[in-house]
Amino acid sequence: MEGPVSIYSWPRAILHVDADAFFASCEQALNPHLKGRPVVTGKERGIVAAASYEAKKMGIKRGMRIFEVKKICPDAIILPSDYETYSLFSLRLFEILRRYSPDVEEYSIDEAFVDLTGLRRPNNCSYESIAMAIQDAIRRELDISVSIGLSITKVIAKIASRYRKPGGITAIPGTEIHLYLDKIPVEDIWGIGPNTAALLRKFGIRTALEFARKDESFVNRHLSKPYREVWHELNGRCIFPVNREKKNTYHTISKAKTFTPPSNEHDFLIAQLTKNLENACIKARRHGLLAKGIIVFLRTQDFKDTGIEMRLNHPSAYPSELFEFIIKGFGEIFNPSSLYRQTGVILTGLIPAEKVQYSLFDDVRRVEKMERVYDVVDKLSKRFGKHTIFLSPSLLANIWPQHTGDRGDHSFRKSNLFRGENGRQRIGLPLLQIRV
DNA sequence: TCTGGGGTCCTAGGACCC
DNA sequence: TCTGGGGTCCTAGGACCC
Repeated sequence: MEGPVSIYSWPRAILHVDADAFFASCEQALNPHLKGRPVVTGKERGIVAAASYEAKKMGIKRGMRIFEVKKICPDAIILPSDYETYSLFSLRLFEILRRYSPDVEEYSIDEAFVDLTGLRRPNNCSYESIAMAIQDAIRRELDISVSIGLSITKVIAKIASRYRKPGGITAIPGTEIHLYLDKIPVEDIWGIGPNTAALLRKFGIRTALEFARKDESFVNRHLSKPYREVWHELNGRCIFPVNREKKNTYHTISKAKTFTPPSNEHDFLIAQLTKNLENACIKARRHGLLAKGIIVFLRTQDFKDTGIEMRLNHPSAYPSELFEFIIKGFGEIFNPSSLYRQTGVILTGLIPAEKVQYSLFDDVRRVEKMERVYDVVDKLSKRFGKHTIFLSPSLLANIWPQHTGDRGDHSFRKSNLFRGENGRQRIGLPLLQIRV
């Protein structure tokens, strides 16, 4: 690693490494003949999850419908997202970063922060050269292009990495921050969303620089803690540390599903919620977690959410125990005169199953039975597919797992009742029979 | 941004307790 | 019974992120 010696002072040197069109790039790396061609992932959901730069040039964006992609770009290659594979790329990417500094924050599947502070002397080169070496290693070893930002706080490093995308490196020393902030609209700042941007605009603040230049009394008067912190970061004061702890558990697990057309049919909505519950519980059990609470929510046609949180009698990740909360919660929040487009379930207060303490009043035998039942359910699902066994109230959602989307009719044919998507026999256990 | 799915953190306000 | 003042915990809801 050699390069020009930096003339700037770096109170902290923080990198933001951001992979370019990550999912699409992984596909192109695995499949060289996809290179140079418009590649899109997200086929399974019907929505673009990632678009290669070739596809972006044709006007394809994240969140766009797949059928629109076909219209504007008939030779686009449309692939389902393969998260397992992308996660492997991600792991390798983080490994490479850790060769340069132990302070690596795995921010998301395709982004990381790296704290390089103090590493230029031992390496006898500038921070910029370290960034170049990192970018080079990732390109060589993974065939993936990343954009890198280098600055003295995370918020500004984020701005820097976006500055020359794809494949760029941008260093913003403390003395030059204002030159960059001048060109950034407030809503493009990490941590400032549409609501806060609208508020700031009311005060005539349009750019990141105008925001940074506001005095502290204004900021304290009008903004809450998260935005005050962003303001400090924009002014070069490092508030957000690079957090090297790996995230290995969840505080909440949620499952939600949108369906069209919107519905106010009681049984249909209960079926959706029950399936949400089953999916959330499957994920919780896979991570060895039990929930202490549950939230049931509905989203109306005009995007209004209502929900209710309930505390469980004892920690659980078992749909047959939790089903009663679906019924109870639904009863509280359902308004038959509204049409709903989405249902969802959130498991809250998650704790590792082995840490659960049972009180004298808990029926430990019953808990153990439940564990055994779901142990078998999970094994069967592993062998025969998800939802091989399900609670009968979710039947309506299991007959047409994807009826959401194109079917206008919620009725179903009786002959299909006990058949899975591929004609396999399915068992719809009545709710009370799953209890052993 | 005419809107899919899965997360995190913060705040205001009420209940309850000295 | 009315009166202070202050702390903690919980809940509902908002806002933001990828």
